[in-house]
Amino acid sequence: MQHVQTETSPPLSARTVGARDCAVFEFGASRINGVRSRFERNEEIFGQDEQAEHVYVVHSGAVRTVRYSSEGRRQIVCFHLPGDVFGVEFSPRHAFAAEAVNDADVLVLRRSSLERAAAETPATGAALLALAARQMHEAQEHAMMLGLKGAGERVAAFLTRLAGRFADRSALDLPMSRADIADHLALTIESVSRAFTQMERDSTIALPSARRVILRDWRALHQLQSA
Amino acid sequence: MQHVQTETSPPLSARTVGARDCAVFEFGASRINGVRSRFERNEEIFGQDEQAEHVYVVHSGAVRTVRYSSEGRRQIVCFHLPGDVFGVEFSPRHAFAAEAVNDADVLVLRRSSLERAAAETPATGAALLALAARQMHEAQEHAMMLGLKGAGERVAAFLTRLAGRFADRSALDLPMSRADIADHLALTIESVSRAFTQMERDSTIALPSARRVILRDWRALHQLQSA
DNA sequence: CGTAACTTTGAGACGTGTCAAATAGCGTGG
DNA sequence: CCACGCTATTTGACACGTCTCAAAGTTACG
Repeated sequence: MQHVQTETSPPLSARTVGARDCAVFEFGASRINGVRSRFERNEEIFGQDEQAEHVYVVHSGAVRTVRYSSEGRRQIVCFHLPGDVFGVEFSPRHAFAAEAVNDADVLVLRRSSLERAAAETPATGAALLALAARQMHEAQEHAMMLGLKGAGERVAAFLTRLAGRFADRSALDLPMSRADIADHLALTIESVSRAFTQMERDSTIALPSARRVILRDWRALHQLQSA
Repeated sequence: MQHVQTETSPPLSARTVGARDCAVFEFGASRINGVRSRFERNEEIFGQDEQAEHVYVVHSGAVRTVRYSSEGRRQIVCFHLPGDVFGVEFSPRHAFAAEAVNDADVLVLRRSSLERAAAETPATGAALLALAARQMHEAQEHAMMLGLKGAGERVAAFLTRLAGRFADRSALDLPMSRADIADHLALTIESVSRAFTQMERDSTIALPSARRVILRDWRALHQLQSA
């Protein structure tokens, strides 16, 4: 339902900003103008408690939204892949920070543009509401997972959800490090690594390299999740 | 900002439904008509995946919103105290169930009434948005707590938040059982009990009875939370 | 006053975190 | 193109915390 579409450079209008391209985001029934911006690995896209003046769409790469506890430990709220909208807030400020996991192209929209489109076009308003509903649901699923599941089950659930995002369900390339996964699942790097190793031993997955995962036994993966 | 106000029975209009009273809920800048309904301890107010046709306000007592995992374990998403709105959804169906913790009086509003008021009155729409933002924020705080904190810290944080809801910050009467607290904090009953006992040993709190908590050392309580 | 539900306490098992070290992968510069 | 060094990942041994199971104690209510 969401689709990012980079405009082919019109030869007559010289863009004034070197590294930035204009682009259009199709959301609901509206087309919203934005600016394409590149962020390098680990670069901050917006900070926690910053004024939420923009809304973002991942064009390529991956983005993480992250919160830091008072003691400095971090929790990764969510990973965002191409096509995902992030940074949408109900309040005037961002509740968390966003950082590029890898080098990433991000479409930056004015928040007011999106809100105006949502107010003017019912279908767009509905899409925005649906987006909020999904976010809410995911936040609660996440809390439930952290409370109810063990290390192995969390990792299995994580892989399953991630694989569901891609066309090829038999293999996936993880954009993020073990540390990122650990902070998302509220585990240590070691526990995540051990979970991967265990699944490889059980022939549930194969690991040609650390970041590449072959999903060999989909059934076992699903069984693990709900353990 | 929210206030429940039971209408004094107008002598001329006979209410047709015996056990139910009409009442008005002041929300944002609107006054919304609803029906006051009583639920007894552990009674279901609405079920998971049920059509979300109503919105609810706690008048007296306490309510829990709850989800069940595929294996039957339950997680209490949130406790709702007098004045709290619950059951507000973005999607057509309820993402969780709601049950009365104790005997509780609940004000039941038509969802459409609230949505109409929000659409017509900007201040009310803003209030609804603020409500959604708070819910979102709390869901994420909760996930963060489950991921980052130990048993003692979770219980301390729980007590602190609960105490903050009442006028008297030096003592509180827990409306819910240890089992409810455990399922909210993703712990076992025993772990919750041990955390209480430990805090009593440290003179952080006193427990005249299982449900009554005297907060003796507010500073220690805050320190515990962030451990 | 008795019974059922709730709470507390104890002992031991299990799982994850911690610390330390070995290994693999990757980009950089010679 | 290879060697180097840095970072990421894996593995192991052990400590610590929470869960499990069992039983005693308490409270509320008929």
